[in-house]
Parts: sequence; C-alpha cells; structure tokens
Amino acid sequence: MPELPDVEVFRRYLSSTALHQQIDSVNVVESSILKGVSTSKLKKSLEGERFLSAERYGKNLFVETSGRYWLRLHFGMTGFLEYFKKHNDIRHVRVLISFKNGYKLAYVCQRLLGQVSFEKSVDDFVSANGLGPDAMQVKLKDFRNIVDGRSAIKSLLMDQKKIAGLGNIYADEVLFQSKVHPKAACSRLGDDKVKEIYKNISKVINYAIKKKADPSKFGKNYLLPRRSTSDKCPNCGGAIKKIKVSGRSSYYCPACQKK
DNA sequence: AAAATCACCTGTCCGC
DNA sequence: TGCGGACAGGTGATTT
Repeated sequence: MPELPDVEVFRRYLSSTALHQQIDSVNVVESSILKGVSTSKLKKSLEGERFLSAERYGKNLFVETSGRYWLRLHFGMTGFLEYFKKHNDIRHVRVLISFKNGYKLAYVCQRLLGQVSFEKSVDDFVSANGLGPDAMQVKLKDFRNIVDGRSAIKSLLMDQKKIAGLGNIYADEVLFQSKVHPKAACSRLGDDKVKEIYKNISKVINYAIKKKADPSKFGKNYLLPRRSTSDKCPNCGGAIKKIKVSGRSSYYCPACQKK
C-alpha cells in the first residue's frame, strides 16, 4: 500500500490524532523493525515526550518529538497506523505507543519490510540516503534533468534516489495517464512527453490523496482499480497487459501506451 | 550502466 | 483437504 499518497494520508491521520499527547509508554513488539536504534533507547527517548509535528518526504513519515530526535516511520509494502482507545484484535502490531490520555498509536506492518528509526532531522536522512526530490515538490527543470539516460522510464520513476515517493502502482498510473510505455527509454522521450509525465505526477498524487489513497474511490478513467489482465482499458476498451519492469509487475494498455 | 536475481518477511490465492 | 508455487503497493546487495 504505502507509496507517497498513502504516507501523506497517514501523516494527516497522525497529525489529527496523536499530536501533543504525552507518551506514557512504548512497547516494541517486534524489535527487528527497528533500524539503528535499540528497543531501550527508543523507549527511553520517547516516554514522557510528545509528538510536535509530522512531515513526509517520499515514502517516509517523520514525526518531530519534544525530545532529541525525529521518529521516522517507513511502511514497506504492508504498513499503516492505527490510533485507538479500545481495540484488541489488530494483528501485526510491531510498535505500540500508549499516551497518557488512554489512547494508543499502533505501527502495524505485516511483512516486516518497513522500518522505524530515529533521525536528527529530515534533511539529514534525505542527504545521508541520497533521496531525490520529493515527487510533490519537484520542479520541472529538475525533472527534466532527472529523466535522462537509457533506463526505462518506469524504473526511473520508482528510483527513490532520482525522485522520491512513487512506487510500483503509482508509476504505472502516471505512465497510463501520460500514454507512455513503461519500458520507454528516457532519452527517447520528447520534451512534450516529459512535460506531460511531470504534470501527471502531481495530478495523480493530488487526486489519490483526495481519495484517501483508496483505489475503490477512483474514477473510471484511472488504471489503478483495474490492475488485472482480465480488465479493459478505460480509454480504448482494449485488454490490459502485464509485463515485468525492474522485476515488478507492470500493468498498461498496449494500444494507448506505445514506446 | 541498466536490468535481472535474490533476499528479507508474512499471508493469500490458485491449481493439481 | 492439502501442498507447492506464484504473487503482493518496498528496498538493498549481488550478479549478469
């Protein structure tokens, strides 16, 4: 689930729920989810503190604390947050933060592909990991420079070091909206197509956020709810095709999206 | 240099 | 009903 739009929805969710409440206790249920921080340090550094604000960069959620660190949450393929008072049937809770007001915030991650860490700042993490510009903030000038070389356009859109935030399904959606084949070589795209892809990145992201990143709420001209070879292209009615690009399943319309 | 492969994990679905 | 394999919205290391 968690690509940029999902994480942005999580950010807004956390901002409207868990901010400003004093943390009573932290329970690390599965310590293998922690990266570069021990269970005891996480507990010691969070207990008694409060969350002050929440930011997002790419697919990462950063929560500012009243202590020394920012808490970074990455959600892998299956992560999400749940804020609740009474709830006893949530599976795969990996970190549980209890607040003095009686509520709890659960970081849930079924496949353990997510990460929880402490960072000095958002900028620190971004530069240390060489992340590209956030997909919601990137300027056309910079995007033009990024789209270069022989690589397939979809691989580039998914490369977090080039542009941060898009993943497998939103990269597919952007290319579908732009009528560009996922394997099209970057260097062979005309400037008009580059501009169209650029515009569709923000268009798709903003639309998805508005729909709470829930594909079942997407309109009929979107590919996202139709990621199946038994489905039809919403534009031309042709069959949706499935291929591998960068090892990931890619759905597209061969009639509308030519190389 | 880019793409394929594998590895990390858990769960579900499909075919035999 | 059971079992094996493929696959799932991420990412990093290693190999072609």
